[in-house]
Amino acid sequence: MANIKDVARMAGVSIATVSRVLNDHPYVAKDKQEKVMAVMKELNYSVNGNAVKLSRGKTNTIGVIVPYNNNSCFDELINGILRKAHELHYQVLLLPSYYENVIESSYLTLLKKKTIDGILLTSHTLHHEQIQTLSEWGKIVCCEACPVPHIPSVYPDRYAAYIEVFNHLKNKGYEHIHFTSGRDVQSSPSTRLRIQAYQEIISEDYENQFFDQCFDYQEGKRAGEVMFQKPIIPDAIFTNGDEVAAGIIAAAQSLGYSYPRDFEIIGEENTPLSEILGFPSVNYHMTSIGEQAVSLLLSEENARIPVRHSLVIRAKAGASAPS
Amino acid sequence: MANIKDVARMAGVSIATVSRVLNDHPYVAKDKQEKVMAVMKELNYSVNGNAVKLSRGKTNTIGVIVPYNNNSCFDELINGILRKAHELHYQVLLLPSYYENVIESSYLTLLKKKTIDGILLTSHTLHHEQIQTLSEWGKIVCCEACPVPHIPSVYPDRYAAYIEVFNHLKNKGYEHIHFTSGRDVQSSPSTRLRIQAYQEIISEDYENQFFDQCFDYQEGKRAGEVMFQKPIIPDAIFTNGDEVAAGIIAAAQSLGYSYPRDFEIIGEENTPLSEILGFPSVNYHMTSIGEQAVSLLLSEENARIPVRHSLVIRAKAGASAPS
DNA sequence: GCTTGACTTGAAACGCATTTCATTCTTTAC
DNA sequence: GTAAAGAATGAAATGCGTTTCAAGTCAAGC
Repeated sequence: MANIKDVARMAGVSIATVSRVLNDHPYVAKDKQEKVMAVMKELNYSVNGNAVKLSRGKTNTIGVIVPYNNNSCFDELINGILRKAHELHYQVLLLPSYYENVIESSYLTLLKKKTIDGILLTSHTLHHEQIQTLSEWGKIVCCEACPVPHIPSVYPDRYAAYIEVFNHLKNKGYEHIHFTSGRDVQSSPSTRLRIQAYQEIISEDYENQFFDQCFDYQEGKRAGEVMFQKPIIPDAIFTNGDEVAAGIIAAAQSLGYSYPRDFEIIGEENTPLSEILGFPSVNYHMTSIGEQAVSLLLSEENARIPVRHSLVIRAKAGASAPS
Repeated sequence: MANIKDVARMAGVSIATVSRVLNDHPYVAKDKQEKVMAVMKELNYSVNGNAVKLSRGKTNTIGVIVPYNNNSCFDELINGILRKAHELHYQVLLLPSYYENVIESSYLTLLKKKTIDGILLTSHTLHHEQIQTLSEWGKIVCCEACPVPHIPSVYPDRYAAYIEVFNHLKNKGYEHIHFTSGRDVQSSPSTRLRIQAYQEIISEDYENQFFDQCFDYQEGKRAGEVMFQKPIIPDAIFTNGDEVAAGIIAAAQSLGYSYPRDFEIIGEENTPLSEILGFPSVNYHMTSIGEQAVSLLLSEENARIPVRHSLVIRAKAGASAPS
């Protein structure tokens, strides 16, 4: 295929001039510019993007490390990232980690290899020191709260959300408030925050009101079956995710209880599911977080930006299926 | 930063030898290999990925063009793509088109620029001739049925699914079968197939049983409100998506009908929503399609592979919310 | 003892565009 | 009219590996 040399030769100019035409440099005589463009068309020429990247030392590509791509929360985040990146003329490499340490760190070396200009890190398992070390090779922005000071981040202010939810439930007069989480207290900072907020607002003693390992509908259902067979059943539940909430509602129904007659429930992520089943949900504005994270990644700044949630309360009406 | 030249000099060998060490070439003396590796570690050396790509003329990256990233169907597809790509040591560039022609074709030129090795095309608006033209520059695989013969594809056999669904409903004795779609008959091949299947199995006359422009819950609700206020209400509905089905169920409930007491409904994509509300759904196995599409893209073959769906019937039990 | 094949190694060509520096030619300004 | 500023252009250096080709070493086979 034709390269810049061929174009230069055929147009009777130097490769520097062709390069100027390619990059809209102002100092090119009009006739030469036209000649060069004509030759490029004739030869069906196209720049070699890899040569450009090598030469410029810049790829206009950012990497996004996600554990999986099947979670509505990441969906929104990635949508925001894609939009902003597109706006700023960057492309997005999607890097699934499957929560594997080896894979995650291999992605961070892409910075060293100069294959990407920066990395957006979402949920991860890498230790912060490792991230810190690897961040010498390029900018890394976290999309979660990050305990290490030097790493810039844009993150949902989860603690504030938890506090608000528990306050909301308390003020509404609920007395038996339960809550759920996904990963256990050891491995998940957000689980720790949940417990902390519960203790702050509701009660020091949380263990009997708490269920971890809830990741989807089925696990929500199992948790619900336990909750609604206790001597004292919950009158309000704060779940980590709308699917889990749906599972709990289903379990409650199969045990003769009904939402919202017998209890309140609040989900997370504000997916269509909470709209459909008509329960409140916390919206963390992940799209906005994605957009801001890209902006931060491509800027010179080093900020840590908490993003405010909103609690979406809805008129209770929706689809239903029989128990 | 150190480059291959520096390493070669410090190790007292030629750059060819360093390159051999980098690529595990067998013909390198053990002592030199060790020396080179030691120097690489000392200099904290890393290959420049862009130089490698330029030199090899290969990027080990594929592009995936999607309209958006907020659809469970694309989620699954992309998950399959990511998994297979990772397995084959390829990376995935996520290219959102927003259904814009200009953006789509700009992505196809990435092949010409040699920035990616191949493209996976999902739902798109480009004309097939354009795709054909641009496919001269690299392999393109469609993840949808593609009417142009020369473009390889891996796609859900939608027509077969539609036929099965309508047959299923007919055999169950339903007499007033309605169906919905998203994009209108002009712009969507799958809408045309839906109608064709309806006409084949149920009745030539479809217009009063058909609703297009149904994309999400709210639009499903609106369609449902129309359906369930007709003189003859449907006793079975085949929707294009679980969210739409949920909207119809909600509308029916608000009009005094109840699922499954008064009607059957079948969704598409087999999302958690259909599981939760307990209605059947068509599973197109998008994850598998994604995996196969990557395999095909990276192979020498040029096949067109229809993938068989499955109709997921479930015990009707799930969550519900009040009307 | 000589041929043959396997192993090692380096020089140099190749992939391709960007960018700096020097140079030449025009203008503009005073 | 001449100096200074601006415009236009090319040579050459730069970014960095991969790969081919030629040449040399060494051991095994006959």
